[in-house]
Amino acid sequence: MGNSEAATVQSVDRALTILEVLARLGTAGVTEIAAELDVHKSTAFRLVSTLETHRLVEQAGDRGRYSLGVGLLRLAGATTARLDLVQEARPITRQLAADTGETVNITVRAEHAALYLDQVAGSSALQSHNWVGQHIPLHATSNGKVLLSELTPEELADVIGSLARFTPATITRKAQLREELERIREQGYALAVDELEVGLTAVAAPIRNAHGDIIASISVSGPTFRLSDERLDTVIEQCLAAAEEISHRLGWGLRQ
Amino acid sequence: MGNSEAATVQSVDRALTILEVLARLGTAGVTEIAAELDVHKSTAFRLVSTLETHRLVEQAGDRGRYSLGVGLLRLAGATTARLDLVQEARPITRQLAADTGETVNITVRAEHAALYLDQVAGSSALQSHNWVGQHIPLHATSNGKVLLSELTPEELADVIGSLARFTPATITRKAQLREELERIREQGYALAVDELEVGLTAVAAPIRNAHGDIIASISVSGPTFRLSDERLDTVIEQCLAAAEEISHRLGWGLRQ
DNA sequence: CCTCACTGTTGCCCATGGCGCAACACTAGG
DNA sequence: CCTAGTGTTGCGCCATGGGCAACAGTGAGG
Repeated sequence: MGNSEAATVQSVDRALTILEVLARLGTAGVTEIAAELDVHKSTAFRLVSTLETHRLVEQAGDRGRYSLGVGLLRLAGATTARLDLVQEARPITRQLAADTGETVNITVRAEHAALYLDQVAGSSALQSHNWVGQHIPLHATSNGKVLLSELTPEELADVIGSLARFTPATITRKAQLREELERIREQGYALAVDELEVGLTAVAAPIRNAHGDIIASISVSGPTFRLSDERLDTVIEQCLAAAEEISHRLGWGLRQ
Repeated sequence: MGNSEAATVQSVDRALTILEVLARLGTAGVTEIAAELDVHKSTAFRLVSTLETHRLVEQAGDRGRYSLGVGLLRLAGATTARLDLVQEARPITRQLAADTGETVNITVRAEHAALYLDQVAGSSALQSHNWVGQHIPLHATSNGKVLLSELTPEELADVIGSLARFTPATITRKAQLREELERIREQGYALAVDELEVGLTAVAAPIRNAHGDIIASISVSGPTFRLSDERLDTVIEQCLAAAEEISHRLGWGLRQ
C-alpha cells in the first residue's frame, strides 16, 4: 500500500480529514469544517455527526463547536498500552532468548484468542516464522492458559467456546481445562507439551501490572526433544524470573 | 445530537467500526474485518486502505494483517496535552479567580488564533458568556500577545496576517505589534486595554513547559473601570504567580 | 515439484447512499 | 422586533461506494 491514490473511499477520507482539522484548530464549527473540506455544510454536518456517534468528536463548550473526543483516547490507549509493554519487556525477552536459545514470545488476550505482541528467536530456534500480530488458541497454548488462569468462572465461560482439538494431547474438555488452570495458579506457570503441535513444548509465566492483574504472558518454546525433563526445570525458572522482572517494570509489587 | 440514528454516513460509520474492531482484536485481516462488518471483502479492503492512508491503521508484522496506527496516537496526543493542562491548572485558575474576583481564562495557540481552553468566573464577573472552545484574535488580546511574544520573526510572519481593528485602541500595524511583543518579553506579561472591546482590560502571563517554551497563557480580565492603575499592579503580580505555579506543575524549572 | 485452499488486491459496472440544495430552527446583536 | 449567521433536517439526483469476479500471492501438504 505504497500508493496513496489507490482504493480510498472519499467520504471516509473526508471524515478523517475532519479529525486532522480539529487536531490543528482545537475546535471548529460545521461551517468552518465545510470550508476546510470544500464541501457543502450539510455534508460536513453529516460527517461530523457520524464521528460524534463514535465519540471521536464531541461538542466543545457551546453547542455547535466541535473538538476531538474521548473515543480517540480510548482507541489510542489500547495501542499505547501494548507498545509500552513490548518496549519495557524487550531487553528481558532478548536476554531470555539468549539464555535459553529458544524462541520467546509475549502475548496478550484479545477477546477469545491470545495475540502475539513480540517474538525473539534464540540461537537454537529452528522455526523462522514470525507470529507477531497473529492470534493463537487460548486453551491449547501455554501462553493462552496463563492468560485464562485467573479469570473468574463467569469470565472463563464467556471467553471459552468449544475447545478445538489440534493434536491428541490437546485439552478438549472444560473440566480438564479447569483442573489445568487450577494447577497453573498453584505452580505459577503453564506448560504445554504437544497440545498445539506435536513436537512443540512451551512454558509460559504471567506478566502482571501494578494492581497484580495478569495483563500478558511470556513464553519460551522449542521442540519437545530439546525441552526434556532435566532441562525444563531450568527453563521454567528462567521464564518465571523474566516474567517477574517485566512485572516489576510495569509497577507490580510496588504498592504492597 | 442525542439521537444516534440521525445524519450518519454509512461508509464512515463502517470505517470507524473497523477502528473499534482493531482495538478489540489487536490485529485482523481484511477477510476477518469484512466478516465483522458483514460487507464484501473488497469493501473492507477499501475502507482499511483509506484508514491506512491517514495512518490510523497500519500493517502489523506480516503483510495483510492490520492494527491501529500511530496517526491515532498523534490525534489523541493533541487532545490529552490540552486536557492535562486544564486539569493541572484548574485549582490555580480557581484560586486566581477567587483572589481577583475577575474572570480567568487559559488559552493556547491554534494556528492563527488563540483558543480558550478553560474559564473560571470570579465573584465580580459581570459577563456570563462561556468562551471555552472559541477562538480569539492573537494580536488584540493579552493572551494572544503572550502566545506571540516568543515566536521567531519568521514564525510571527507566518502566523500573523492582517491586523484587524476591533476598537480605536487595537494594534493594527506590524511594527507596533513587534514593539509591544518586545515589551512583553521584557516585563514578562501582557496588558490589553480596550483593544478587543472598549471597556475591557486584561492581563496575561505565559505558561511554560519543562523546556521553557510558552505553551499557553493565563489571563485575568474585567471591566477597565475596575482594573485601574492602582489595582492593576496587584492583579499583574497575582497573574504572574499563577502562571509560574502552573508552569512548575508542568515541569518548568526542574531541569535548570 | 505441483495443487489446493485461503488470503489480499484490482477492475468494472450499477444501484444505492452520499451529496448539494433549500428550507427550517436557533441565537446573538442592534 | 429584524437581520445575519450558524447549526440541523428533508428531498431527490447522480456520483461514488459496493459487490462481483478475476487475479496475485502464500503456505501447507502430497
